[in-house]
Order: sequence, then structure tokens, then C-alpha cells
Amino acid sequence: MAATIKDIALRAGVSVSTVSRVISNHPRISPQTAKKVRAIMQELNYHPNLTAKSLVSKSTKTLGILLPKQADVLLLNPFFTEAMRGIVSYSTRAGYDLLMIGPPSNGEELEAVIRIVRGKRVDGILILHSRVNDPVIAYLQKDGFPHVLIGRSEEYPSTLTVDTDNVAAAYDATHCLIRQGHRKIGFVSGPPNLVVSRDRLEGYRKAIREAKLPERDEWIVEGDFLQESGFRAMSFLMGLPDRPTALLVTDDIITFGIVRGLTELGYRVPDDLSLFSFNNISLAELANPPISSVDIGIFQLGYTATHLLIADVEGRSVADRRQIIPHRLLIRGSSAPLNPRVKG
Amino acid sequence: MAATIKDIALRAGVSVSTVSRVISNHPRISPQTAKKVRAIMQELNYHPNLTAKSLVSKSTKTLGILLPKQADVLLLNPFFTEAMRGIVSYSTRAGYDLLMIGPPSNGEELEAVIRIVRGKRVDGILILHSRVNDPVIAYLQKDGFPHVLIGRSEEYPSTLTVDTDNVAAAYDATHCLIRQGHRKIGFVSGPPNLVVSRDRLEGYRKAIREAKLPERDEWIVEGDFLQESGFRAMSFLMGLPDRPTALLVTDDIITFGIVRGLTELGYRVPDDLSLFSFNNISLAELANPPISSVDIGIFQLGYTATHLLIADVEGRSVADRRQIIPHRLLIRGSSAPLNPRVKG
DNA sequence: CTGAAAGCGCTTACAG
DNA sequence: CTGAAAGCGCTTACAG
Repeated sequence: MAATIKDIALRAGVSVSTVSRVISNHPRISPQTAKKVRAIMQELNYHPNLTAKSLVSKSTKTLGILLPKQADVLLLNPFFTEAMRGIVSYSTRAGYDLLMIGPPSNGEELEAVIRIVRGKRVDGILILHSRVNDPVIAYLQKDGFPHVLIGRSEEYPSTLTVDTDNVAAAYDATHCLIRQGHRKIGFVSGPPNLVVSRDRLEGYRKAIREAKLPERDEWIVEGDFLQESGFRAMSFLMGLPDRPTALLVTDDIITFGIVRGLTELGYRVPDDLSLFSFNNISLAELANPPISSVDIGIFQLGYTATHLLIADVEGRSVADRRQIIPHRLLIRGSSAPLNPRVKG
Repeated sequence: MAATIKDIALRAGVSVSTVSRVISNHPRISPQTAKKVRAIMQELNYHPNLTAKSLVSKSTKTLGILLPKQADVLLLNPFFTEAMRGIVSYSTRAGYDLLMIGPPSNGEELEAVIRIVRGKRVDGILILHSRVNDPVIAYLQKDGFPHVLIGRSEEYPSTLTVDTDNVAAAYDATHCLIRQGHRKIGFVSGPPNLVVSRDRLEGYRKAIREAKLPERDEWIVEGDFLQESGFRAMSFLMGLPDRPTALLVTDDIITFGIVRGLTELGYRVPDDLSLFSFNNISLAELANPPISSVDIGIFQLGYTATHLLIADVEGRSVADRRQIIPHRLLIRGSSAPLNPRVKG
């Protein structure tokens, strides 16, 4: 059996209280005692039982990452990986472990969150995507359980969040296409229940309106963050009698699907259709043509979110509860000045 | 305060033992009692403290995933994500949570493993990459702690493993290039301390020898699973006075780097260099040209590994402790019959 | 079928 | 500076 604090105490001829204090570097322990106890800990190869520790200290030094119901879709997207990198990077540094919270086979995310939160398995929760009217956020907010959101919450302005200014980002990208001479610009959105989808749509609309360009409902298509969605959006849009010459696309993965579909149909990018998308995943630059994309600093989003959450968990006051990570446009080959041949 | 088992017992007028038995569906509890207790649990919105439960039951219903020291590199690769999808898929179904084990800032992976294992935070450990002489495996093996390896262990044949037959896979892919008329075939390997790198090198060598083709040490290059490595390998190989006409590459990500470099230098794939790689990540098919790749069933590797580990953890006997997931070649545009212009 | 009691391995007032 | 004791929220023989 592995040595416990009791074994150490016995062997060292002190009480378990003393051993516990040595472990936690309590200030009022004599150097000699500490030294002796530490030597025995070494000798017996002692490692504390973290479960027992958590039970009494009410702290787990663990953060939960909520996986969405369709974990598959999220996990397929480099966004997840990149955010994870940022999260792991900070949490490791801060001495926190990470627990993935997968929703039960055919249950809701909220169930899993309740089980973990009430089960005292984590000190705080990271939410990677903000949905409109998210019951998980409502629950955590009501319960007062520490959590941070990558995204934005409309209903709970006091929620700790790290986000891109998606309205501005979409506005900027759209504006870039407008400056290139495009007048018929479409928008391929993500799932409409995500806040990010709404914000980007708003930014897109704002730019179109300001430039007094035509607004056409059929130029706005919704989908998932999957290549298939891009393929479908492309099929629909290119089949329109009056079709756009440029597209703002909400995710690079969707753009890949669009490019692929266009290529299969014999169209060319950007000659037949200019594309500008979001996320700037590493393959965007390597695609053919390279994809123009808004870099939203995904690693930074994850890193900062973790930073904020841990500060909150540890009771340090967080001055700015709604942080914005700056974005930047990377203009590449997939977007180009309007091709005169196509011009309306 | 959240309700505990004690509150339920008090309110229901039974002992805590009885409540505990109701929770765990103990057979010898009267239906009436069970019903009453359950009603109160509902009423008080009771959820068990999982930490307390773990402490006494000595089971956490949690699996640990070991992140390598350079978590960055692993996380950048779609291999990780895809394996995670398989892992999450099975573990969720089986009711297990997942704890990411990140190595301490500048410490070794083994430290983190010991802390988690001895700290009783998980019931078993998943290792995503097998290194030669891996101290982590040595530790877990000696300790008798349940673990499974995606890969192969040379030192501990009794380790639970799920692997590709990498020797055969590399042999098959090399042979495919040979059949296409290539006689000068190079190999771009991953880190040499990984078992997978050695196995694939062996398969490559076997095919070359059998076909009595020239073996040249400078046609074998090592690198990391990064695009930069591909770029560097490409620079080196294309600068050789006598250079290969085809390359077997150990990872799609590396291949992307190679293709990118070749394109920048004005070379064309497959005309100037045929490429065949491993993993068949989803973007391999979409690249230009589409990348020929060995599909090793990464999702399946993760799924099966989790399945085996949980069986082991729960004491069910695992008949085949070293499982092989079949691979298949996907021959696409990046590999083509030797271009006569380049020949000899 | 049910309860009293001991115990899992820790931490932390309290007292000295 | 150190120890005895109580307790964190559960489970599980043991006895009835």
C-alpha cells in the first residue's frame, strides 16, 4: 500500500497535524521537524491523496472544459485545438489540471455540468462557445459557480468573458471586400444560435448598409462549422440567378468546403468568387489560393480565459470582466479586386 | 449549502446507509423506502459529492490523458484531435470523465503522472505516443497501474496497446511508389525516439531492399510533426546532387510543409516529386494536389484504446492485449508514375 | 430490509 | 511550535 500521512507521522514520531503542516509549508513549524518529516516522506515515497485533500479543502485545483453536445463538430475544428493550447499553457503554469466535461450520450450539456459542479469535481468551468440563451450559463450564474466564457453573453453582462469584437471584425473584413470593388457580397454564417454568428452578421450588415450596397436575404446562408456546410452554401449561392461576387465566411473550415466545391464545378477563386473568412487556422495560409482570414488570436482567447477564471477562482478581483482580444485581417489570394469579366 | 446524504436521511427518517444504498441501487432495499428517499433527493435537488465517493470507493470514473512535454506540438496536429474524438466518444458512453495531464512547466511528464496516479485522481491512463524507453510506461508497468498505449512498447510486451502495423503500412506505401516506377525514394521521418518512426523506417527499408533499389542515407531525413520540418527536409533533399523522385513522409502535416516549400521554389507535385504520407487528415484530400496518404484509423485507435483501458480498469479480462487497427492506402494526386522528364 | 459504527486520507480550529 | 479531536461526505462490513 502507498504511504499515507499517518505512516509518515508514525515513522517520524509526530502527529498527523504536524505532517500536514509540513506538507503545506505552514510557517510555524520548526525547521528540524520539517526536515525530519520531509526526509521520511522522501524515504517512504509519499504522495498526497488528492481526493482526500479536495474533500476537506474544498478545492480541486482543476478546471472543467465543457464539450458541446456535438463534441465531434467542435473537435473537428482547429479552433478547439488552438484554444486548448492556450488553456493548457496557462493552466499548467498555474498548477491546475483540466477535466473534459463531455455531455452524456443522449443527454444535455447542462446535466453534465450539474453533475460535475455539484459533485465538486472542479473549481471553475471554461465554456468555449456562447449560445444565445444558454441554460448552462444561466445555471452557473445563478449558482454563483466560477466560469468564463469565450464569447459574449447577452443575458448576463456580469459573466466573465473573453471575446473578439466580432461586429467590428466582420465589419472590417466586409469593408475590405467593398474597397476591392465588390458590390454583391454574401455571408455564410455559422449556427444561428451562437452569439458569434449574430455578431458577425451584424458587422457584415453594418458595412453593407453604410456602403449603400444591395442587401439580399438569399445571400445570407447558415450552416455548421463543417466543410459540408461550405459545399452546400456554395451550391446554393452559385445557383442563384443574381449571385454575389464575394463572400464573407464565418469559419476557415467552411471556406475550405466552398473552395473545394467551386473547384469541382470548374469555378476559380478569386476570379469567380472572392472569399474572406475567419480564424486564420494554420492551413488557411497554405491553401490554394491562400485564404484571406481574420486572425482572432484563438490561442490568446484560451490563454486569457484561463487566466481570468483562475483569478476569479482564487478570489482575486478581476478588474475587467469582459475582455476583448484584438483581431487583425490577413489579406491573401482568396480575395481580390472585382474581376471586370464578372462585374454586374 | 448543497444537500448531503445526511440531509436526505434526516428528512426521510432513515439512516445514511439506507440513502447510500438507494443511490447505488442496492437490491435489498424496499421499494417504498427507495421511492420515498428518491422523492426527497429530487426535492432537495441532491447530487452526490463525487470526491467523497471516490475517497471511499477508490474509484474515480476518470481516465487520464497524458499530454507530452511539448503539448504544443501534439496539439497542433490533427492526429491529437482525431484521437481525442475517439477517446471522448467511448469514454462518454462508458460514463468516464477525462483528465488532461499536462507536464509541469519545466518538469518531466513522469512527475505529472506520478502526482496524478499516486494522488488517486484517475483509474487509468491513456498514452497517445510511444517513445523508445519511455520512463512513464516503465513506471506504470512496475506500479501495476492500468494504462493503454496508442502505439507499441518494445520493452514491455504485456502492455495494453492499440497500434497500426506501421512496418506493413510503410512497406505498402513505399511499394506503391515503386510500382509507379520510382527508383529513388526518400523517407521523411518523425522524431527518432518515437517507436512509430522506427517502425515506418523499417517498412520503408524493407520495401526498398526487396526491390533492390538504391539505399542512400542522405535520402532519409528526421524531423518533428510540423510544417517547418517538411520545409527543411524539402530544402535539404532538393539541394542534393542526386535527389529522390518520390518521398514517403511520416505525417500529413509535414507533407503540407513540403508541398508549400516546393511550390515556393517553383517545383510541381507530383511532376517533380511524388509524395505519399501518413494519417489521412481531412485536409489531405482537399490539398492541391490531393495528398496520397495511409489512413490509419486514428478515431478508431482512440476509441479502441479507451475501450481496452476501461475493460482493464473494471477487471474484465482483455483477450488480445495488443490490438492492430487495419490501415489502408488512399492514392491521390500527390503521387504519380515517374515523370519521364525526370527519370534517371 | 435497515441502522450504528468505523473508516477512506486528509485539514484545521482549538488548546496548550 | 505541536497534538488531540472533529469533520469533509460518502461506503460498507457487521449485526439484527
